[in-house]
Amino acid sequence: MSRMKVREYETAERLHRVAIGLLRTLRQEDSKTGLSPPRLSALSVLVFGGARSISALAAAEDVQIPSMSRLVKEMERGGLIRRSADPADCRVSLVQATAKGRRIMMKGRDLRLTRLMKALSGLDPAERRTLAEASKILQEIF
Amino acid sequence: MSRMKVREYETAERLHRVAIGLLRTLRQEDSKTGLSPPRLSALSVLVFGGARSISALAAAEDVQIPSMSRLVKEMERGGLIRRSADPADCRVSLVQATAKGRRIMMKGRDLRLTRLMKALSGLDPAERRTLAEASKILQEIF
DNA sequence: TCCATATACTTAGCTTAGCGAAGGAAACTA
DNA sequence: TAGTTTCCTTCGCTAAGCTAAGTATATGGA
Repeated sequence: MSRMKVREYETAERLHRVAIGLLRTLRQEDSKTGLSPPRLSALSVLVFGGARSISALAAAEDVQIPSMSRLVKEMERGGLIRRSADPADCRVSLVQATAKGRRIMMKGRDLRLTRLMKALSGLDPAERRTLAEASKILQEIF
Repeated sequence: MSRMKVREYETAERLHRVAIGLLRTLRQEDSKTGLSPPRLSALSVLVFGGARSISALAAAEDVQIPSMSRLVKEMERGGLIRRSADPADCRVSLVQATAKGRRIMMKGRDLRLTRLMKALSGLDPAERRTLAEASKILQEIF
């Protein structure tokens, strides 16, 4: 393995490790919302990506359709989401976040981002620039 | 909110989003190991961090002790880990990965890192340097 | 020494989520 | 219009999270 490949491998390792650490830290905030991780995640798809069918939501969440069907049923019971019939195809039910669902999800998101900003608060301007650049690079890939 | 703060917030948002995307992509490789995410994660703590008690493992995994107790029991049944008595305190059972557990976990790790290297393969040298730097910065925090 | 408390873990019982298999209803298609 | 496909639901199972309660060993003070 060339010296360059070794460096690439080490960077991949570190990226992997810090991604895990970052999300583990931020996840601690989620309990304050009272919602489980799958619910928060599904809500964020609906709020930021707009209403969609159960199948589309399942695909977005990398989950099988029966799992999402049940999650939606329970989130509906909890007043977090609402379904409406697709005018073009009455087999599909379009799912959207309710005001309550949107509110809780935005609060959870804010808790996470506040925690992340706090974690980054010790960095100097050059380090911040590096992170800003890196996040833009990764944004094109993931 | 100052213009600087806005930039910081946007960077935090992007970092959050790419961390989620990165791990979602890499997680797809895990199914090839035949092990669940909690098992792979516990194994990696044991392999890279060394043998430890159930409580310590639970703390490392951000999980309550009964959850880890059961996970360890089932992983022992699967031949992934082994327990030994702590010579200084027979209430504690020290948990370590078996050769089989180590092998499967290393394979899973390699699958993830290979996938990550492939995802990064389109980057130019300057972008790679930026990611390398960024990962070192984040490493100090998470 | 011995009793009380603390610690490490297990067990039991519940909930949430993941899966695959199978089924119903609507929509296509030949 | 009959057969197939698609969208979703239901069912039954397993994995993994939690709290409460129990067991066994350690520890510390009278």
